[in-house]
Amino acid sequence: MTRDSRTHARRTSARNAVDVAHQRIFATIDAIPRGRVASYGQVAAEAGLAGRARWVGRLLSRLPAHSALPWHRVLGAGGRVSVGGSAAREQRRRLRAEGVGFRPSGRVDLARHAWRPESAG
DNA sequence: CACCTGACAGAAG
DNA sequence: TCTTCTGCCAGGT
Repeated sequence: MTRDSRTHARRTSARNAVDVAHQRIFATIDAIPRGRVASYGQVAAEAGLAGRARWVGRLLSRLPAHSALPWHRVLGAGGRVSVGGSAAREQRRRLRAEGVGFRPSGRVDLARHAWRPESAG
């Protein structure tokens, strides 16, 4: 094995590890039921990536325009819509369409809509 | 390596 | 309750 091929192998396995992490994040978001919401941090933790909330946000920010992923069910801490512009309107529209209520503050009512995977269940 | 940026989160004021 | 500051992590330049 040449030095270059080892370097390539190392980079490739690192990339695969990242891909696996991404898949876990996507799978977690896919698992959020209709009418429920989760925070970036919660998604990261569920995916086994505690402390990497920003990574989740980064991933969603790069999502293709017509992705089937229910990205709108992911919110900032405390139920805050964490995007701006048209994306924010689209997120609120989609959430309302599935029965998610907003408080006067503009935040989602987490007491009613927070996703609680496996909890009490 | 230094420095910046961001779909975050929590603490402070 | 809202704004600002800090800590954080991954990527980009």
